[in-house]
Amino acid sequence: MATRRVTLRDVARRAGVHPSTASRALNPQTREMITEDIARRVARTARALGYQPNPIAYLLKTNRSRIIGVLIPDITNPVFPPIIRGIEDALGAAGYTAVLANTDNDEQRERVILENMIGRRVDGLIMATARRRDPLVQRCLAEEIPLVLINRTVASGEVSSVVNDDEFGMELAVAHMARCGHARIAHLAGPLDLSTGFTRHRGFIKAMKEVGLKADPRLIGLCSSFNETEGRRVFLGLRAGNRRFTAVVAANDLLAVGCYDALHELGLRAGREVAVTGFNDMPFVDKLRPPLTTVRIPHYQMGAQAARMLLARLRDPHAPIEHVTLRPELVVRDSTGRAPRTSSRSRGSA
Amino acid sequence: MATRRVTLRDVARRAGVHPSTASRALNPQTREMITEDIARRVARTARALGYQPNPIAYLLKTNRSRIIGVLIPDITNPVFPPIIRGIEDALGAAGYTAVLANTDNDEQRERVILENMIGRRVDGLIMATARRRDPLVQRCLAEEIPLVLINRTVASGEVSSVVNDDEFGMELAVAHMARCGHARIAHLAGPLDLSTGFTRHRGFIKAMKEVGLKADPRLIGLCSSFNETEGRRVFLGLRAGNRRFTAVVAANDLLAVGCYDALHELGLRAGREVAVTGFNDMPFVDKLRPPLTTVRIPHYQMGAQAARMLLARLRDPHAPIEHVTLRPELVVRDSTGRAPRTSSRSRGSA
DNA sequence: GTGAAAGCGCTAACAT
DNA sequence: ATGTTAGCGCTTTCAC
Repeated sequence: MATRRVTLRDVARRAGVHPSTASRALNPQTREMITEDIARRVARTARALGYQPNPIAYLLKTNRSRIIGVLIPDITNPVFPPIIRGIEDALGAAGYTAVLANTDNDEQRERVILENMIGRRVDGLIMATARRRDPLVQRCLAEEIPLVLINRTVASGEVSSVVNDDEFGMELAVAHMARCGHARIAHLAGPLDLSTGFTRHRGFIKAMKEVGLKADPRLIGLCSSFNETEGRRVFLGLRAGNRRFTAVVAANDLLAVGCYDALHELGLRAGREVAVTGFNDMPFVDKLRPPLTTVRIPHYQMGAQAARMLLARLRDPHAPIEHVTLRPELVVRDSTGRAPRTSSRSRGSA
Repeated sequence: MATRRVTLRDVARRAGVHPSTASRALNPQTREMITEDIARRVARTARALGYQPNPIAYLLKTNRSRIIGVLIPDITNPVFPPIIRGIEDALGAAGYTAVLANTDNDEQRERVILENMIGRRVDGLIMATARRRDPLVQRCLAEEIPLVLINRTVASGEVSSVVNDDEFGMELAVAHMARCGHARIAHLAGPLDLSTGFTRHRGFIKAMKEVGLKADPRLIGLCSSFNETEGRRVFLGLRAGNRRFTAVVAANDLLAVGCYDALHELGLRAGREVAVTGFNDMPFVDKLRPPLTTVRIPHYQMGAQAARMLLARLRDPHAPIEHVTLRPELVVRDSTGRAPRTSSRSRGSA
């Protein structure tokens, strides 16, 4: 460093007090203990010298880093930026800093990053990476690290979480398809080891029953990950089978974009020959042609809520486990056809 | 914590050596000093006890955190994920960790985050947030913190950087427009206080001259930030003026998307009534209708290169300042019309 | 080659 | 109300 950084001792010496007095004077928690006069003098010289407390020393001493680790499965997926923003805002308001890490959906990488964060003594973690059965969640529990899951949760429910109401979201999507006159509705399911994929799949089946349709297992395609190439591949596979369908409910927007790709290759168009819905309402899906009908999740609020829950747990380590479910809404655009026509059941066949 | 973490002392005691011996035995740098026999014994007991060195103590002692701060102006912009990926990969290979922070294009926020990172003793910084004149860059220089700028650079050139060859990229875009028969070409310029906006603007004018056209100042619209709403607003403004144009070269993809929005409102279509090019080739622009012709920047390589340069500087603080320029390529899609009429150049370099 | 001792910058008993 | 002292877990002189 250019100039050796000014330390608490420097301030104390300059102010003519003992370092611990200076420490107490500068710490809002302990300022009461100190004569107002001295406290002010210390504060002034600290400012004059440009004193910046060394968080490392603080951390080594107190074991509190004021850092929250945030594990993101795929930073390339546009749903995460708003979530992150929500987390950062809520955390920042409480004097905490979010440290982001991208696990790339790779369990090995995830493990390395987690250990790294534990090593760096994060005060807590927000994980958007959870699988339904997740050893890393166990690891955090074992270390007694405050943890909140976001977007995805674990099957056991033994840790706090804030997720979307995926079943309800599916009901919205399926009900809309039915309202548009579709009876043969396919589903592009996400990975079933993720709560999102799992719950949306279950929600799809349940919702079909509710609108009086039966979910044909041969019209359910299982995607091994939530991305466009999988969406395209599985859509094409469904299409190649014998079963006809006029609508497809995708478990997320990226899968729906994959459907667009496939349709384009086939010379077809979403919202004309085949109705398509996504899930998430991520940025840019309103810019596609046709704009995508999808289920909007309040991502920002999700992030903020998770952060607040974590902060609560930081204050009280024995705070009860909470499961918060956020209510999504349907955003109707053009990928499900212009106007719901009740009469004509199967529109287009090809 | 559940079980008190095992410390170096524990290992030393268990192995029957002094803590400093254990330290030396475990540190690859100093292992030579130690009898191979003892070194092995220490290593074995360390493993047996599940010893994990405490990076905080290491940091407090050595002032080396093995952390690199990465400042991103807007994590919502899809160009950054690939850059981040490149940075993380190159850094990870060298045992460093990237810590990301989103500044939201807000100078105040940027300053807070920078001070925070300096406080946490990052070993170096990669900034994607630089303005052409940037006090925060000065701040890093003053602290002698190793720094590499990425994507954007500073006018003075006093710090290492890796950026795209924006002038060349503009030549590609303009030359393509000219080849397609356009003569009245508009430009949506980005903020001129950013090197990207500035250089692309200059590149546009230069490129126009090179193809024998004159850049009409009234066909240059200045956007105050790189996002869709600005693109839409400024496009509409240009359109409202008297001057006609048949093509618009946008300074980045988000601005081009704004043009799409505007065209849509006017009942027009990119690639038919008005040719549009973007800049960046960010994810999803190939999914727009029509797919966007744009200038592809090797974002991943950009990130990796910046990380490597920073690592080099970490090894040798007196490494010279380097300016690396990456060569972009034109990706022709449908937003510039189906077929260039003048010549039979092949389309689609993707 | 290994042990002893100091110290990174801070906070928190404990003493006065 | 303030000063004294010890120590967080590690590395690194300096002795031997």
